[in-house]
Amino acid sequence: MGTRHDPGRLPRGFYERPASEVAPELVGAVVTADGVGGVIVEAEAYEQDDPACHAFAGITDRTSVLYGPPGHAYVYLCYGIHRMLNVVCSPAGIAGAVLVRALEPTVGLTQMRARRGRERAWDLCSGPGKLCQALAIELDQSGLDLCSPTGAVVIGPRVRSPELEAGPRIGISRAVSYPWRWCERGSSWLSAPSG
DNA sequence: TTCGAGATCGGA
DNA sequence: CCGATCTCGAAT
Repeated sequence: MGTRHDPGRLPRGFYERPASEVAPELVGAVVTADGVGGVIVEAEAYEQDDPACHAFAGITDRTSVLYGPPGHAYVYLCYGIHRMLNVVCSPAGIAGAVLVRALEPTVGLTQMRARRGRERAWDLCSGPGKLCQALAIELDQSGLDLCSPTGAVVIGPRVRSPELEAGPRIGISRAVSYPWRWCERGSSWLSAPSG
């Protein structure tokens, strides 16, 4: 069941631009973790000189990966409970990342339902915490290379180039007006309606 | 259908 | 203290 995807073929330089530029291009790309995953339909950019970005306060143990090579994962714990998956973008030395906020689930739905404890497909990956639980993405995977086809978590190429819609980022209290949330227009898999 | 609180913990 | 969240129960 489900579509087969072809992981790990993005050129290495793909992410070596500011996160705010790369974020829209990640919508339509595939994320898989051990054969479970889907298509990114919602993503948000965070940059070094961005008050909402974890790197805004400077380098710490946790945020050092944001300054590292692009194409790697930044995973952190939110509200003491939820894990958040980011793709480090922007050249090494400059902090930047794209938060993966929602997937259209395409492969491994049975596994997702078991991990999430939910039946309805929309409940599986319609939020940054939900999708990490569905894909079993863990904190110790922060720093992981997402471009290696044999990695535990892999970003694959775009399987479609959807019409995009930008809007304000969700759940933050600073830099609220930056229109750095990108969604696939009309998708029914978003964490919240866009527009 | 909307609202509010609780869970839970590492970072600054 | 507070957060790039989610869930459940209560009120509307």
